[in-house]
Formats: sequence, structure tokens, C-alpha cells
Amino acid sequence: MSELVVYAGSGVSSVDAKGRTTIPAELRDSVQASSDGNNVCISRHSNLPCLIGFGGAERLKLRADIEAQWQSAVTRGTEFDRELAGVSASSIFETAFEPSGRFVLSPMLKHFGRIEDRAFFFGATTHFMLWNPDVFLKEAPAAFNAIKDELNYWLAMSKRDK
Amino acid sequence: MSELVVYAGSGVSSVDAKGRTTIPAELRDSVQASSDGNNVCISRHSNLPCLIGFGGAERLKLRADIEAQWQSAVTRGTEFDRELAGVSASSIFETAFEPSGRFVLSPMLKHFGRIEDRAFFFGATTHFMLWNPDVFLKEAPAAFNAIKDELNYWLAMSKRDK
DNA sequence: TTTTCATCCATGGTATCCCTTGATATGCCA
DNA sequence: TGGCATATCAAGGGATACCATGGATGAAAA
Repeated sequence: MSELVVYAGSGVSSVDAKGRTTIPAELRDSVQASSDGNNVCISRHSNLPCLIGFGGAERLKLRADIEAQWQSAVTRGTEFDRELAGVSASSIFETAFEPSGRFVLSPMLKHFGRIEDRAFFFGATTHFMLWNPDVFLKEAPAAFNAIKDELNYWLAMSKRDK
Repeated sequence: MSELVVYAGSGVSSVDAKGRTTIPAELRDSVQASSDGNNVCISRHSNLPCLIGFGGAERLKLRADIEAQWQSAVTRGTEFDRELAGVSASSIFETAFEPSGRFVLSPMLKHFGRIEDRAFFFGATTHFMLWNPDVFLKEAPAAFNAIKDELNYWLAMSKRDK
């Protein structure tokens, strides 16, 4: 249900031919806790080549926030472009996931997130991020260096299994 | 029924010789959730060359919003042309759509929305928009740039299918 | 310490539903 | 009565939800 959660944990999931990928278990629990049912919201990041995700309940909150801002602007007689706010909040895709945490990444999201056959998930407190591992190592800002270490760990683990 | 919904999702639909076009499935679900029966409201946009659409419940809300703006203007002693606002709210066409989401775009709406053989739908949280794809790419304000990316993706996809 | 069991996770496959589009009937107005 | 607009029906294809299996992990008991 719609409680306040902290998204944490990381992991690398494969993406199959149908675009299906699995939220790592630790993150999945957080998403379930902030959703009604097994729903996750995925969106493009505004300026990084990755996707961001969060629970379904957060989305309704987004609309409620916009309405509240508008109400406040009306009573105070100030400007608030409700339409513009709505447009920027609209590129969020809500999709159901299986009990196991697996869901389908639409072709368009794959395109904008530059996701190919693997997806690197990691929690970022208020949301989580999805990256193509290769893109993350090459293009993520320096602020993510600690997370890069984690990714390298995961990659080393999977290589060792082979 | 009359619940608070979030309009999201996008897609390009063809417009056939009869003027019929289909609301993308994701948007259609939102419209149904905010309507009694399969009804959608279509209106001209006040200053952009496009159409806007929403479910029946949003229409009532529109009237409430106008009243709120008027009340606020009265208490603050500022100008608000309620009559004008009421007129623009009156040029809303409510029409039934098939269970599949297909409905007829009247010639007048096609004219004012500059719609030809294709319609680009996208959700904008509190409503959705309909644009002629060509017009959207050329004339939409910069605030819509992220959505332009989406449209270009859809156009590239449909071209690839051919 | 080792063995056994149980649970959870990962992944492939399949059947069903739904979306898309074209075509046909029905009703209304000129 | 003819023409046009509207509503209903129909079918193919594709997407999605469900199921099923093999493997890994961790716990508990001998």
C-alpha cells in the first residue's frame, strides 16, 4: 500500500527477447510496499541515458500535487501552468509485474533507456534507476562512482559463474 | 466512474476515410475510468493548434475550476471573465466511442485540430492531447521536446514496418 | 560437519485475451 | 428513395498473463 519507502539494493538482471526483465528481490519488496498490487512505474530520466522507476502509488500523488499547486496558485492569484506541469509528468509508464518481479520493458522505454540484453537496477532512496551496464560504466557522472564499484562486483560475479 | 485518473501514454493512430480514429489502449482505460459509459470529451485547445480530450468526470471538474477561479478573483478584486471561460468550456464535444476506443472525429474538430490522416495522442496527466504529427513536430513549444522524442520514435517504428 | 528439505529465484513456453482494421447492417435526412 | 452518417459485427495477428521447470540458496536436523 501507499507507504513511504526507501528504495535500496542493486543487481543486474537479464532482458530476454520479449523485453522481460526482473526487479531484484530487495527492490521489488519496496515497490510492492508503495503500490496497490504489483504495479511499477517506469519513466525516462530527464537528462541521463537511463530509466527511473518507482511504485504505482506515487503516480496518483503526482497528480494530486499538481492539483494542489494549482489550487494554491488560484487562491493566491499567482501563475501556475497546470498544463505544462501535467505534460512533464506524463511520460510515466505504469505496468504490472509478476509476483516474481518480472515485467515487460516496452520497446520505447528500451530505446530511450538504451537497454539491451541486461539491466542494472539500483535503489536511490526515493526511486530506483535502470541502466545498461555498459552505458553506466562509461557515461554515468562521477557522483555514481561508488555505485560503479557495486556494478563491477556484480559483473565479476556473473563472469565467474561462467 | 468519476475517479481521479492520470492520463498517460502515447501513440499514433490512423484516421480513416470516415474520420474514425482510435484512442490508444492505455489512454482509453483512463477515459473509461473517468466516464459513465464509453464517452469521451473532445475540445479545441485555447491557443495551440491541437485538440484536447478527457473523460466525462473531468468535464464537471472543469466547471468547478472556473467557479473557483471566479471566486478567487472576486475576493481579491481582480478581473476574471467568467463568461468567456464558460464559452470556451462550452465548445466541448462529448461523443461515444466503441469498446475498442474508436470514435468519429467530426469534420469541425478535424479542421480546428488540423488533423489529417494520422493523429498523435499523448496523455498530459489531467487530460490528453491530439495533434497532427507533422504539425506537432514543427509547431509545438519547446516544453514538449521530450514528447517530440516519443513521437519521432513512433514514426520511426511505423516506417520500419513498411 | 554433512545431508536433507524447503523456499525462493530465474527463465522458457504457451494459451488466451485484446487490439487493430475492414466490412456490413441500420437509421435518418434530404 | 437515394445518399450519407452512425452503429454493429467480424477476423487476423500480436501482445500479455499465466504456468511450469530447473537450479540455487539457506536453514535445520542428524
